[in-house]
Amino acid sequence: MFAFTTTRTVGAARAGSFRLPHGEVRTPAFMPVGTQATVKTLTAEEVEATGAEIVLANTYHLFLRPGHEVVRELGGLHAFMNWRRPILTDSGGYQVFSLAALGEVREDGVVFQSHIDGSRHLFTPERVIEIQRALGADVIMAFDQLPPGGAPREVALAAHERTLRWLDRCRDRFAALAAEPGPAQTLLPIVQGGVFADLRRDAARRVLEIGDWDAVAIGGLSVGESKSAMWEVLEVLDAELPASLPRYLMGVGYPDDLLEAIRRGVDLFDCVAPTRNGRNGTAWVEGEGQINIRAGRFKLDAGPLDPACDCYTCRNYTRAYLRHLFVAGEVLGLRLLSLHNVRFLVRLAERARAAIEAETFEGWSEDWLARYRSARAANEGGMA
RNA sequence: GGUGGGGUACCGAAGCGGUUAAACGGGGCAGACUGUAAAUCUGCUGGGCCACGCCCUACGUAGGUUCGAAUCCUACCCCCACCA
Repeated sequence: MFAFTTTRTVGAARAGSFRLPHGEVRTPAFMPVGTQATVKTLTAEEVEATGAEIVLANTYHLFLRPGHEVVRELGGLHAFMNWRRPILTDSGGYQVFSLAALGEVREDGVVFQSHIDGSRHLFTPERVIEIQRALGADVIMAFDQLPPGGAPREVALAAHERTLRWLDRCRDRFAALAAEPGPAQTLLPIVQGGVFADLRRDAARRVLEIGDWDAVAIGGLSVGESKSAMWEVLEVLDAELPASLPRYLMGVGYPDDLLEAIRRGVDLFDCVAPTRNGRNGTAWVEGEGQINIRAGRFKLDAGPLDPACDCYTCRNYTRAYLRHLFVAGEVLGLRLLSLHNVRFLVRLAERARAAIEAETFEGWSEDWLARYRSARAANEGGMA
């Protein structure tokens, strides 16, 4: 039902597409994150205008507020948030990790306290599938346990093994619910294993034994480990995972990370950076790396944020104005930078796709990365 | 003209004999953020230096008291309020 088609590959990099109930997603693709059923500060129309073909929402947050049954009653996430294209819901595994102080991980699941009102709840693999069923996204995620970036082998191993046991239970619950009336969905497994090549290999093999998946997610990266460790894991998995399945690298990333991962066979990404960093005043600019729009040097800059960008912000506003909005604390600034950053990543993925199809990806991505990094280095040097 | 209050770093504002290059806030300058408890958080903000220590210059101006003053005294110059 969600068959992945690759039209071209260059090295490990692939250009392709897959079809979901709410539309087609061309890859490589970047998914903006809309944790609470909203890509922060942006309307659905604005997100669509960035070219994003799929967005992410979060099980943990929507379970707590407004409640998954509320969303179900209102017709599911698509109707609720006025987004007509595909949606993926994350399972809450990341929240268990980032809100660890409020929770206790057990074999049957995770007992946690709401960050909103302190109320106690239990997430089991089955429960998380049920909640995601109610939310009604096209793609739902297995409930996993991700170890911290610097986790020693035994911690990574334990999380990896538990994630597999939970995957088994997620699959069974999903199969049972899929037999009942409801939205067409697909469940994705998550490969854990920390920075340990053998664990990642083992995770990949066993995940593929557990089910017949439409895609595979790679979790537990970009959580504090080194870049080189992340790239090595991707290379290990590129060799291990079948080419026929899209690979979703969860939580990544920054522009350079995106290209590095595409070069290693990743097809799908999500990251809060474009919206969070945008709200905090930083923007990615072609040829200049990352800039802070509040910087005094933009006070009289009448040029666009990114002359190479085609987004609404860059077509209509000056850097001087954007800087003013941030310095003055005006909400429009948050929106305009978020919009630009999302477009920047979506467009970067689009350009990668075009380069793969033109079979120029290798050189193009090397040049792009070299320019991005030298610009970043120049920024850092010039700032001091 | 009289009475009272006040003049502190870019701005506002504490301090009211030593531990004060001077709290705190703002402003300014930079940085961080990777499956979002984040429109958040963190630094720096008198100058100089063969700087983890030393030297200059600083609390309206000029003198004075004191071992030591932004802090006490005197004069002067400004500002504010009220009364004439």
